[in-house]
Amino acid sequence: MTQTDKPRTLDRIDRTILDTLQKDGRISNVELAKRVNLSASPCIDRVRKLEQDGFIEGYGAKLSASKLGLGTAAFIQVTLDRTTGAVFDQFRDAVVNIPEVAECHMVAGGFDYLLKLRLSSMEAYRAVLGRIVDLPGVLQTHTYVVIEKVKQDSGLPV
Amino acid sequence: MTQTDKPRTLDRIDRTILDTLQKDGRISNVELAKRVNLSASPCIDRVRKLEQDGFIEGYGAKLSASKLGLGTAAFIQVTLDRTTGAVFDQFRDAVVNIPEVAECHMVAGGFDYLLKLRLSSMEAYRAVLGRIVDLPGVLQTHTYVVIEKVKQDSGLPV
DNA sequence: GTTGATACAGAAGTAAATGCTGCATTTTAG
DNA sequence: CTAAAATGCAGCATTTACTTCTGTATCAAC
Repeated sequence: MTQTDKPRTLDRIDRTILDTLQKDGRISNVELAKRVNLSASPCIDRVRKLEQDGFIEGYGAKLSASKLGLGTAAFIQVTLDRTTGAVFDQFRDAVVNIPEVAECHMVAGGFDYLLKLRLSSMEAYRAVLGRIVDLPGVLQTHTYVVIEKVKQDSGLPV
Repeated sequence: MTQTDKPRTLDRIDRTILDTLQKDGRISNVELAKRVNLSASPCIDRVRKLEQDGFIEGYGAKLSASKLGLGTAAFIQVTLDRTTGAVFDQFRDAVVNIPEVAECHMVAGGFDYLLKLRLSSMEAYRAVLGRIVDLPGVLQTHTYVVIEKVKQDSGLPV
């Protein structure tokens, strides 16, 4: 009895609120109310409820990676030496503490982890790769440098 | 002369503002001013400047993928048949219109595109994969289903 | 030393957020 | 089918926040 999404039904207005806040998360409540054709009070009631029910996990600014000197991205496939079960935990604990690692996913099919890196340059990549291959249990890695970001949705994690 | 980050220097307060808004993008300006030890007016001046200079690209709500029935994620490597140059454009135009495709990156090394999918189920995956392999120029694909999200930073695109 | 530019705090007017009351529509029970 | 209860909404009043302006301090250039 810890999760399994409650039987909460989102009506059309709730969907519009989520959609609007996903695209424009810092508009005022009255502005949001106008866009969803509601007055201010029921609008904020719905937003509070969506937050409490977990549909909205938080709000954040979308920063420019290139402006902040993190214009290079790369994916690294990592295969672990699976002789001991502790290897996975050790790898995870280590990788979350590498700031350049923007994402880390455990995947099924061929290798074990897929990492997404945000970097300032290829020199930075070399340094980070050195740290990753030295992590305990890392058997081999394969890097794919991003040449062009074709599509990037925002708002939903995972 | 189209990009190459302007010689704008971010001081400590700017960094704190970006950091604060990245984690909590819907706090009021006075609350933000308190956290960065500034009064309201210079605080909003800085935020406006950071927006105009492109450091802040926007604001958005972080929605719960599992609550919205999109708890499954997968990566798909796509290799194209590179006989014609138009193939790349055709593929990109088509893939951005598939809503399940959350990200699409053109990569160097081994294959051509890496796609990140957000899905409701494995049935949905089957349907989307069918659409992708039928796109013009697609030679082969390889899918890696995400078993566990180990790390996910937010705020910075790419 | 003077000028100019930048960054800040404080105050005033405006706008928004919050909480309350009442009304309308829908649900549930009888 | 009717009556009671619940839900969802708009409107209003109070509190709070936002916005713009003005004045002052700091720093750099001349």
